[in-house]
Amino acid sequence: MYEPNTRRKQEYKQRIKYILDTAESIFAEQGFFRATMRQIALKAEFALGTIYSYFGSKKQLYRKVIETKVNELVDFVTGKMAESPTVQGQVEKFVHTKMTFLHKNPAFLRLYFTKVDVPQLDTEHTWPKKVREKYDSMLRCLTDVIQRGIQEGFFRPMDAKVTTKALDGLTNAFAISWLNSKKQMSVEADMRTVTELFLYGAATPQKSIRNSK
Amino acid sequence: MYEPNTRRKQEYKQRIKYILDTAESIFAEQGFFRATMRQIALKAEFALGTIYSYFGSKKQLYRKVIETKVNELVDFVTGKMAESPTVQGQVEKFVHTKMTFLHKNPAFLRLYFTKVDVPQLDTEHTWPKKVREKYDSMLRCLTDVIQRGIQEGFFRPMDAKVTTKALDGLTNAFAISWLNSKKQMSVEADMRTVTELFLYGAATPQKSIRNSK
DNA sequence: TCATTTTTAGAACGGTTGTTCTAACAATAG
DNA sequence: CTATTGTTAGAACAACCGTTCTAAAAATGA
Repeated sequence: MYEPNTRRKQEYKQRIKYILDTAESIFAEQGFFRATMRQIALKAEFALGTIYSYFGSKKQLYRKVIETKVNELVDFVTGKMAESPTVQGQVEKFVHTKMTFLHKNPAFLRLYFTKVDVPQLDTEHTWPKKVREKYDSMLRCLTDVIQRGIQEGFFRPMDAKVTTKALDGLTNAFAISWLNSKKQMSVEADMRTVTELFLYGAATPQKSIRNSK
Repeated sequence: MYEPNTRRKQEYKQRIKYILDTAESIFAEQGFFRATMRQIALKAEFALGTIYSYFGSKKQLYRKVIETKVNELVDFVTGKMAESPTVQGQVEKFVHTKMTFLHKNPAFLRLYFTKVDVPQLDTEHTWPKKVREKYDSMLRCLTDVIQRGIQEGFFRPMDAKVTTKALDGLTNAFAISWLNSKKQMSVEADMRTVTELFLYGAATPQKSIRNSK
């Protein structure tokens, strides 16, 4: 028989990862349809057939790329959020870790925003259900925090899910803008802006002193 | 010679519009790459060659679709904004008209969010420069309003451009969510949420009474 | 009616690409 | 070493699609 030993298993994992990373960069550069399997094979230095033997099809390879990265993102964000005890701390962690991750993974950042969540299309224009659910689990985590904040009186009595949507969208807006800017943007400044704007809004407080920080 | 009379000109315009509308719906359903010129010709009830004689190529047709709709959106939004004299009124107009437009044009809504603004790729994944500029003109209009609001003391002293980005992103976030929701969402409620959140934030005002409305 | 222009249906062209296949080669286990 | 399995380079296949072309029909202006 052919019992793969440890090294062999490791090598296999490494190869998978290498192919996934390569595919990610090419999909990010060119988009799903422009990217070709030949390109990916070439850049990853594997034969075309090998890629197919590993991933079956272009679509599956693509899904795997997305799935892997979203899992990474979500685990990173939720993990960090759990570290903070306070509501405000957790919200800040969400903003901070999500934006940091997207900033550190520019290829993924592109993939992330090339996709739209339109379940009607189960094609390459939407996220696989598994991925969607993983992402939702992160949002639910945020919703719980916000809900707690409302109960504690830290947040105004709003719909927690809607508020989640707003904060998620706010972070997205800034991340998207990184795609355009040639010059190096200050990520830290953006994170602070998002947090502040989300908590206190744009309008000047009337006859009041805000608890800033 | 062959001097097209008025009716002929009108018919020509109507045809152009009909093809553009048809193309919009198909591009929205399938995305640029999946959509085929044959499909569009079939649905628009024109011969394939006729479409080509009108628009030259698939890419040009696509660009025209986007361009037309973005122009409509921007003119609609900026037009309505100009109607209001106050800063707060103009901000509300922006939120209201932009979201209303996107809600009333679900096909465009999809196209709008399938595209990402990545100037590095001058392919189908980005907006044509002309479109980008048009959209930017709308954002600049909003930036001016916010700048005025800052000077008047209505807004806190923030970077007006950054604040614009935030508000634009906030409206996008809610519009995107309409793509997913099977059930009819309350657009009015979403518009109010966006406005409130943008102006006053999510945190509870401390020792203060907010001027609500 | 006649000459001109538009439109049409569909064939045809040319290129691309996902996927499979083949035959040779390399690595591995026993 | 030998049988087995994994890998490779590249050919081959098959389908698709953007685009052009053709010949006929329809519409138009005079």
